[in-house]
Amino acid sequence: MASSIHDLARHLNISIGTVSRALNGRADVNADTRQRVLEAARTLNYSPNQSGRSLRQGATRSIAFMLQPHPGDQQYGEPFFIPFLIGLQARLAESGLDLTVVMGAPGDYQQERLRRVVETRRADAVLLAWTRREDERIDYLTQAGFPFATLGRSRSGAKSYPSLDLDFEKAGADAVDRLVARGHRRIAAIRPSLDLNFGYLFLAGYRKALQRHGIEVDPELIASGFINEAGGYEVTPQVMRSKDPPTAIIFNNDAMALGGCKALAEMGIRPGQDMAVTVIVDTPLCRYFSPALTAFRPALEPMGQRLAEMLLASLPAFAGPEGPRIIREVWPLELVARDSD
Amino acid sequence: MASSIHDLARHLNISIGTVSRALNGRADVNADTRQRVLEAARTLNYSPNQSGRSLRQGATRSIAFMLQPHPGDQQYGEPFFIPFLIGLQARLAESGLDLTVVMGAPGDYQQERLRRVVETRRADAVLLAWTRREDERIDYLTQAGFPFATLGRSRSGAKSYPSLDLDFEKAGADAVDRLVARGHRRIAAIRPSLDLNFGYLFLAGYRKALQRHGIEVDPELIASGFINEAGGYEVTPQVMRSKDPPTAIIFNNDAMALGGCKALAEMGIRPGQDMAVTVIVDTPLCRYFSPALTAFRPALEPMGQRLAEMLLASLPAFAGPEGPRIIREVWPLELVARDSD
DNA sequence: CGTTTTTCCGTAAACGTTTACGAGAACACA
DNA sequence: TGTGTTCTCGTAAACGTTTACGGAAAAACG
Repeated sequence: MASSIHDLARHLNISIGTVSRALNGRADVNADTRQRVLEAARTLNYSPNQSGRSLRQGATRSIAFMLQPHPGDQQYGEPFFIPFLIGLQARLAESGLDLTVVMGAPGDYQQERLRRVVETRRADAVLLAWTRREDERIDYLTQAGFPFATLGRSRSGAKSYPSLDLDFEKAGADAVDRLVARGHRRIAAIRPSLDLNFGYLFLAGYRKALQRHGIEVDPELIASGFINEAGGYEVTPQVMRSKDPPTAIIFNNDAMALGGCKALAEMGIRPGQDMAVTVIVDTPLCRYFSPALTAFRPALEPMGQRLAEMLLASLPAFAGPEGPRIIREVWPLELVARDSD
Repeated sequence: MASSIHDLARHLNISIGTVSRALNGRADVNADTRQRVLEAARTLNYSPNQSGRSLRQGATRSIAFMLQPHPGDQQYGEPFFIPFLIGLQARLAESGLDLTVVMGAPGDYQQERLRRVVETRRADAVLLAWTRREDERIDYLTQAGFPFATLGRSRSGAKSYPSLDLDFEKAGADAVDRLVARGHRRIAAIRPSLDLNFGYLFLAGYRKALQRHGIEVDPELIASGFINEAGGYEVTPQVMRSKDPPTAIIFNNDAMALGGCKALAEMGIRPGQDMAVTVIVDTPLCRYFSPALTAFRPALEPMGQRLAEMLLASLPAFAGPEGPRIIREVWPLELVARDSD
């Protein structure tokens, strides 16, 4: 079943070297023999064994995306995962690279899994998501000299790697602007408690915008919890207990927003009527919730394509004529106004 | 950076053979030297190159899950994907296997991608989902003699492979039973137009239950469309144009249900009040839609674990003492009663 | 002490590729 | 015809492992 390059060579009565050269489009092979080789490869259903090839070339021609489910978030299924991966895969396929998604168990910081991928050389580069403020994965990879790129920024790693992030700071500020324009002055912010970088960015934007509007930043209106529905449910009542409760809440995450709305409902507070609710990252859940949640939407599939491109540009083997380049980009989030504010 | 087994051997002044044996827990190596090898491996940060190992052993120690996004479904992100993969990965990790998810472009039937994985031997086995009635992927894999298992049944492949499926037939029947018990006699069924196997099973259960209740199966109440929101939106009006319109609709898919509800709303028909709506496979979207949709829920994470187990049991290298076994299971769906019926 | 067994380890081949090197043949040029 | 160049291909090494085989040393046994 497994036909090797030797079978092919024997069948054609030529050497394996010539076969390999013919298959790989090298110049020093007669046009005629090349034709015969290609044909025989097709009829014998030959395609090169990837292990052999990787071993010889020191490259696997595949890049790994580290997927990290959050604990308790299993119901949601990492909402923007698929469209992003579709874009990623499309661009990588253009360059003949495979995308393999490596799963970790929920909750661990995937250091272990990352080490395995890197040390056993299962991929030529890795892609990280859910970047943290200080990210040990980034430290590890830079220190190990292993190529990588990130979806999201971080303070780690001295910006020596490509990264594509969303402008959470601007989104946070935009959300505030919009609410202020609609007459709100008591605006709460709820974000994840982990040191996920987008949480910081969001909060920074929120703070700046409030100050710009001359509104004092009230610590009682800022809370953080687990990045899932339970977290939002648990933490939303905190900001409501303020002496001067908010009239609007900005959630940094769809799952937290849904939990928060549940908590509000139990307090007899109707999102969209008694309370303005805004979500920073839009997902289908926001759209179908009732009331439909106003949210800021990322362009996931193009982002996947672009990040793949940026990663490739940083790899010597794939970089263009001007050599490897480190590109870092920040993309906007687009407001989708719905019924909740 | 890349320390090989040769480095290790040189450092310890022993042969690479011994190092390898020590690392792999073979019996014929002195306990003392083994200790030294393990220690050196740790300090030199050695771990075996996977390509070399795969090449020699003819096995990659990884299994591939073929993820196939549906066109137009990108918004939803394959709802039950993540929890299922979490279970899968957990069980595979127990046996030292890696899980790699290989993406295809939306819409193609992933034959091409599957061939690549199989022919270049990137994985030791593959897992298929979204099985079709007649599934060319299954035909290909059985014919190629490549190990695989499926999430979902099919008529292809002569049942010579492990499969785990949900009991869509029973769910379809249960849905009808429930609606009939609540007084409905005109019950519509909307399913995907592709020959996805679960669509057939669902419809079979639906038919049987109606007949059991002495209700005639009306072709006007059965429709099929694209398996996404647009499909549900487009096709739902069809069943409503019946001379004797339905008072209840069972949707075979969450996305189609959402589209259907949109269509109903535009006709001034309120799900849960003017029309009973039931969904066969529950997702978070069903839960958060308004009204919350009554749906049948699968136990995704355990299913992932179990399918991994079944696949392993079928692989000679991992089967237990009684040798490789082909296991096929059908799991129940659990009714989650909500507000839409 | 001689023989047999056991323990431990080194040697070398093999997995399937790619590629540097060199060589024979054909060709061009004088 | 002799020399240099160009085409085309075969040879063999290398990538990093694992493992069958055999042998030396140690241990066990009579």
